[in-house]
This record gives sequence, C-alpha cells and structure tokens, in this order.
Amino acid sequence: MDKLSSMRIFSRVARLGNFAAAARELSISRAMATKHVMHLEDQLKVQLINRTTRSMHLTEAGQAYLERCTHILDEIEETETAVSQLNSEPRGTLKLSSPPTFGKLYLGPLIADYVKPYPGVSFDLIVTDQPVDIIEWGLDLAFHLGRPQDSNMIIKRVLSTEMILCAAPEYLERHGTPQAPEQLAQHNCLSNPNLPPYQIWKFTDHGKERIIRPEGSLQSNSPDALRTAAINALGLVMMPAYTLQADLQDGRLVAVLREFSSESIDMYAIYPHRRHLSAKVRTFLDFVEQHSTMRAQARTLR
Amino acid sequence: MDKLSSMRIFSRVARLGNFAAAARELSISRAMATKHVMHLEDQLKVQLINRTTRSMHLTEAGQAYLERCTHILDEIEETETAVSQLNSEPRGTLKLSSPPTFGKLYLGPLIADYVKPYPGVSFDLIVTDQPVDIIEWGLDLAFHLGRPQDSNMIIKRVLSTEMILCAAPEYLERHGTPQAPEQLAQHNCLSNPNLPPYQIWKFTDHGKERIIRPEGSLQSNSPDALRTAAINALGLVMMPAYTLQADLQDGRLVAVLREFSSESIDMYAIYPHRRHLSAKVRTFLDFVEQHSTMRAQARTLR
DNA sequence: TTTATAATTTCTTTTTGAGAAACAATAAAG
DNA sequence: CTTTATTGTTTCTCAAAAAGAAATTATAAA
Repeated sequence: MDKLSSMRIFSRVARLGNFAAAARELSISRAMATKHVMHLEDQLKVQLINRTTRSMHLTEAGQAYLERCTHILDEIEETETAVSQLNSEPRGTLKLSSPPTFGKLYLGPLIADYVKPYPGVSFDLIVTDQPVDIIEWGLDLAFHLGRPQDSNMIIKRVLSTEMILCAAPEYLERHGTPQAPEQLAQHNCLSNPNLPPYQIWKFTDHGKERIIRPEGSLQSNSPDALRTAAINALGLVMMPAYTLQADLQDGRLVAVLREFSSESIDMYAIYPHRRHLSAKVRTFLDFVEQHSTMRAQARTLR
Repeated sequence: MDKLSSMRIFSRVARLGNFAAAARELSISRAMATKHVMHLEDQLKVQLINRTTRSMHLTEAGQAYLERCTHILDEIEETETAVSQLNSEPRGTLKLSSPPTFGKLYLGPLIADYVKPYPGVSFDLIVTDQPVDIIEWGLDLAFHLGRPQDSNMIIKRVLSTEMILCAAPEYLERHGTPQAPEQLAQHNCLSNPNLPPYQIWKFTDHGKERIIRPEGSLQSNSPDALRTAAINALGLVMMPAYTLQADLQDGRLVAVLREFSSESIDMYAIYPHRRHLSAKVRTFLDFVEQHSTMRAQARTLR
C-alpha cells in the first residue's frame, strides 16, 4: 500500500478530524481512509488516532507523526516541482561536444545567441575530433560530422554543407589547377581521415560518382592544421564549406573542381534516446534547427 | 507503484551506478529496478539516468533528485523510528482521569513512584467525579469506580475495596450504634449517588443480601463533602475503605456494621480499544496492577 | 425511542506489482 | 575477431493488493 498515499490520507483525516469528510475531499471511499490509517498504525506499531464511530482524537504519536508527515509531504512536492521544472524550462548546464571548427565557427555564435533568451542555461563545450561516448562522458548532446553508425542514440541531421576542394592561389600557380577529379592523383592532397566519407573523396562527374583516394604529404585529424597547410600552399584540401568560408572570401584559398560538385557532408546532433528530453536540450536543438534554416535561406538569397 | 520504494531503488541504482548490482542488493529483479526508475521518470517527466545496456550516467535532474531523495528518505526513516519509539519506550504525556479521592490518595503516590523508573513520562491528571468521554477528551486512560457499561473500551479491574460504613464517635454516642442494616432507616445516612451500586447500600446478613435505600440530610457527589460531614458527626457514611483509612486509624471515624460485610466496590481502568497500546499506558497499567497486589498482600498480612 | 450518520468489516472485482524468460546491446575474454 | 558473460529492457504471466459496494456496528442528534 502506497505509504505516501497513506500519509496524505492520514494528514487530511487528522486535520479534518473526520474520516468521512477526508474521504470525500480525496474522493476515495470511507473504507479506504480507514484502511490507510490502519495500515500506517500497523507499520508504525503505534496508535495514531483514537476513535469511536463518531468521534476521534489524535494520540501523542499521531500528533508527532502529523507534523513530520506534513513536512515530508511538502518536501516531496517541492522536490518534484523543482526537478520537473528542470525539464519544463531550460536551466542548468548543457554539456556538449563538437568538432573543433564547427564549435568555433558555428556553435560559438549560436550559443551566444541562445543564452540571450535562456539565461538559465550555461554550456560546457568539449571540442574534440574523436567520436565521443555520450553516456560515458555524461553529455547531453554531441555534434558529429557524418551520420554515426551508433544506433542506440537519437540522431538528427542539423545542417548540410558542401565539401569544397580548394588550394592557395600560390599552389595552383605552381602546380596548375586540376580540371577533373582524375588529375588529383598528380597533386598533393591533404586529407582528414576522420571526416566522412572517410579516407576517400567523392565527386560527381555528369551524374556518375568518381571516387578518389587522396594521397599527399599531410594527413591530419586537425582541420586547423590542414587549413594552415593549404593556405601555405602545401596542397589541395577538401573540407566542409563553412570551415573555409572566410578564407574563400578573402582569397587566401580558391575553390577547385566546383563543377564536379563534391559530395555534401551532414552535421548530426546525437543525444541519448530518452523518453523525456530535457528542456535545455530540446530548446537548444530547436535553436540549432532554426539557425541552420536561416543560414540556408541566407545562402540561397545571396 | 510505491513511490518510496521507487525512490529507494533509484537512490541505490544512482549510487552504485548499476541497475543489476542495486537489484541484487535490494533482492529484487533487474526488471523491477528498471521499472521503478522508469516510473519515476515518467511521473517527473524528466530523464534521471541516461543509460545504455552497459553504462549509465546521472542527468542533472537525476543528480538533483538523488540529493533530495536521500534527504527525504532519511527524514522518513527518522520519523518512523521516532514515532515508533513513542510506543516502545514510555515517553510523552499520559493524560488520565480519576475520581478525586482515588486520585489524591492512590494515584498521587503511585505516579510519584512510576516516574522514578520512567522519567520520560509526564502526567496530566484530570480529577473528576463525572464519567468522562475518553475519546472526546483525548485521554489515554480513565479510572472509574464500578464497571462502566460502555463496552467499546477496554475495561480492566484494577483493585477492589470494601465499602465501609462509618460515623464519628460523637454521632454514635448521640444516636446510638446501629446493630443491623434495618436500623439504618432511623439514622442520618449520608450517601453519594454517583457511587455504585448507585443509590442503594448493600449488606450481607448471614449469606443473605440486605438492600437499604439510604436517606439523610446530605447527599453529594463529593467524597470530601461527605467525609467532612461525617467527621463533623452529621451522620453515617458509606465509602470505599481506602478513602477513609486515615480517619479510621486516627479515630475520627469509627466503622459500623463490619460483621454485615458491606459489598466491595471495584476500581476499573478504562482505555481506548487499540491495537497498539502505547508504552506509557502499558507500563503504567502494569505498575498499577503490581501496586494493587502489593497493597492486597500488605492488608492480608496486617 | 427513532433516525441518520460515522467508522469499520466483509466480500468481490479490478488493478497493480513482481519476476521469469526472452531479447538486444556491449564490454571483456579468449 | 569471435565468443562469452553480463547489462538494461521488454514481454508475458501470475499472484498480491488496493479499491469500493454493501453490510455491520456504534453513536449522536432528533
């Protein structure tokens, strides 16, 4: 028999000084009111209420129990609303991981924007290229470039960027600008093996897929290292468009083979499969989605 | 589903970081551990623990809930032991009622003795001649002269005293000493209508019962008033032996018609019919019983 | 004395709780 | 890299309980 119910019923009975009235208020039968109080008395091995069929009086133990009961019930209610609110309004720390460049270029500004309407949320952003174990690390959310095979989590595509192949003008001057994917074999291809589609570069040549295995003098999981190397005219690099936006605009890098529209790569948000998604995660994901569509629109309009 | 059990299970799981281990410790099935935690999560609409089949991590809400849970569970345990102890060892206030003379002469010393081994108990003694409503007044115990008809309470005979008929020597000198119950019709009979057997005096004359209807210039429910009147030679009075013990010893009053052994009257303890008799009442009743047998022995030896 | 209502008990029905077994996922061991 | 053992979850079944209707007993008021 649910002890908390019994406590609630006892409290009501004790306060009203009347089983029938308490039963009516709680919309249970008189029989149940009796039984719950008796059950408590049996468990505590203490008489809580002395009663005849027509009148009642709290015993000393009943008095003591009533006071403490009230306190405990209040505390439970308080706890439940407090904990529930953690879910209904965004609050607390949102612990997430992200690939370095995405974190720096995209999440940074996004978080800054998010915090304005939701000042109750703070962030713990772990920047890493490694695939992370969300549960193990206690993350609320992880961003991952490319769809992870891990299927026990909820996986949601957040945004999609083209992969852009580019190089420094100086490099192209020195080695020539490739005109078709096949020519890449003669170039210094700087690649990131951690990026999908992993160890290969894909192109579309008049509807047909061309797969190149990039080879060159630098392979790194660090986008920054690759980018710096490319800017310094070491070779050709294939990276997500958003990573290189500034460099392309400034002319430090030049896009190559644009007409062979290299494959687009997706950024995924991954979060634990949970019946009850916390408010901070839910609202943050909404925010990400909203922003990514805004960016897409902006790109289309430009 | 018993929320307190769920809270206990959740706490254990959260602390151990492992459903199976918690289930083993609590000797329940793993399935139940899961269900209880899920039930909490459903009620709170909050994910408490993020988990894969092999690892788990408390969410922020889970962390918060764990802390508060622990506190609440501790508090409940504390409450229960405190309230239970009210029953297992004598403590608190024992509220009781008693007829005036019994209270003064008998309970006074008895309480003084009782408090020595049980210093945790204090007394609230209501002295009255009226029959009391134990429930209404919130009494733990009532003493009543003669067996009450009220059958919903536990009624226990505590001690038995002879009713003694007596008068002041001065009265007897003036009006003569009655030699048989019948002669009482010629005397001033001071009676207490509240005392059983109520409005009549009973005597035994060679095995046969003689009933007298006392008549006189004073009838009162106050034993003190009757006693004082008798001492002042107003008339004959029939009262419980213990009431008059001192007066008989000092010679202020003299017993009359002792050979017609007037009926004995019983003192009863009455207390609410309760499954769980509180320790203070239980021990006090033991004390009363012990004392009354001691007194009986003392009387026999004398 | 009668009447109406209170607490309780009894009895029956419905709901819930619990675990066994099956399952899916995963870490460790070989 | 497969095998093994173990974990958390789901499904299913059965037993236990909780709940209320009605009957019972007691009590206060009419």
